[in-house]
Amino acid sequence: MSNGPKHALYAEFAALAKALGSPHRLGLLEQVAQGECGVEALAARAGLSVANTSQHLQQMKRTGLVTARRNGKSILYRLADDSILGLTAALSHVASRTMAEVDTIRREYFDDRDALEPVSRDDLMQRLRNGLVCVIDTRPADEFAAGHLTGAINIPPGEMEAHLEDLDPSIEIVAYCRGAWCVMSFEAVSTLRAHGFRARRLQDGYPEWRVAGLPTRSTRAGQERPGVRPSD
Amino acid sequence: MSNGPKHALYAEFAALAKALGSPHRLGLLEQVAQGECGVEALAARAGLSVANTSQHLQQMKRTGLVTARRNGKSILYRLADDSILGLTAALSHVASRTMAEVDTIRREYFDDRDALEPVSRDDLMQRLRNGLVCVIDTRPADEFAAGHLTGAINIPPGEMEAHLEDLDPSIEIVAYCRGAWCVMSFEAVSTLRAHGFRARRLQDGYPEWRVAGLPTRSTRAGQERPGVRPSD
DNA sequence: GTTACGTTCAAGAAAGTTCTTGAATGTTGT
DNA sequence: ACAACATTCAAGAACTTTCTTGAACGTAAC
Repeated sequence: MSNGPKHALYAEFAALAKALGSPHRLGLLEQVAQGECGVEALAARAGLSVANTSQHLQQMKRTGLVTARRNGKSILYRLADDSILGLTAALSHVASRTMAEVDTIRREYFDDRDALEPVSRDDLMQRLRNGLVCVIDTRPADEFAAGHLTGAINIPPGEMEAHLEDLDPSIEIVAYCRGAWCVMSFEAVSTLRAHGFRARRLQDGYPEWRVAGLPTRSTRAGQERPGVRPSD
Repeated sequence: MSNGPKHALYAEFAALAKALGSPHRLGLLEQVAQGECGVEALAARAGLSVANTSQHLQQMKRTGLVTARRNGKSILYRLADDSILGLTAALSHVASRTMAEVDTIRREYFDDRDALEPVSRDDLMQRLRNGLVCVIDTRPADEFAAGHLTGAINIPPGEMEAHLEDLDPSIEIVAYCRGAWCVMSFEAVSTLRAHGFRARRLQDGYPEWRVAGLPTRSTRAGQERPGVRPSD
């Protein structure tokens, strides 16, 4: 009746789940998934104190969700493994199916704003090859600079109105942001439709596109990711 | 700059992750995934007190991981949704990739005992149609009774030696149990190979087989699942 | 060297989690 | 009604988590 390795394994799995068991850490993880980032910037984006952010990041590092490397004075954190996106996706999928509140929020907030099906990654890839589409990255400029879909233009939240005249109303627009639960691309699509554009959201966000191996670019030479030649 | 629904959603996701963040709850969840089961039986299987088990189950019920229904004097708990198996699978997948201890345990304990690839579900399904295989369910008798692969025979832990002469050495044996981290099928395969049988493990366990929609049976008429006609 | 900067550490208060114990609840069978 | 049973509730002790504060650490620039 050997005790077996199950107890040890389940203790590890539980530690991993526990690391995901805080809204602040989930938010930080979403930010880290956008690309390598320092503690201060993450703290600002998540609305937490720097010391608190540091502690959360270190717990996630201990648990294997993120890794850290030093770059000059700052420490850059990044997602430890692409499979973690699959885990958070599974988490939100189960939550949508079994938690009534989640389904309510999703319907009230998301479905009302975007009744149309999101564009799949493969679909967008096809259209990009044919040049039939305009892709907008609705994230803040620094996240765009750290990495974005090849060919996307950056229109951060609140700046859409100012850029409307730059857009061609004859071709369809696809907007994307951080991921499935990020509202920025929803608001962009909403604004665009109100002005008569044909606009839809991309399924998921930048991290999933990158993990799928589809083409990306980054600005700001060498600073964010040494070894990756920037262009665009 | 609307606050957005993200905070509310992430609070829910975190509550779900937190519910998975205890080794005992993960163990209970594995048991519940085998089929509907009462509190006392779950407590015994997990090695916990009844009151403590009840509290863990109620937290998982509040979080939407399990559901409960009354059946006479006892309350039967069951998995709330099949997608939860995908979530726990993602959890263990990430843990295997990012946590050194998990990989170590996996290699030392599992790979050493079973160097062969496990049999896939589709593969086993094929062979079952052709009658080329003997399927052994290595779980305790009550879990077997609550549901098992159609055509499987039950040889609980510790009883393998007594049943060796009932087995035909000319056909290959496939053993399965509760899931990927359950040692019972490993030990069965180990014992069988030591006696010259050709034996392999089924990929995953009974819950995944059931969720995949492949054929199952249950014994004990009506008691476990009303509406499902028992046979075998 | 000294200074500025980004991050981490250490200590402590407040809140939450986990498990135990014994009493309370609801259901079944006599 | 009553007793037997399965489960839940309530209270409390031990422990863990979370966040804040101010000091400490390592690196880069002057």
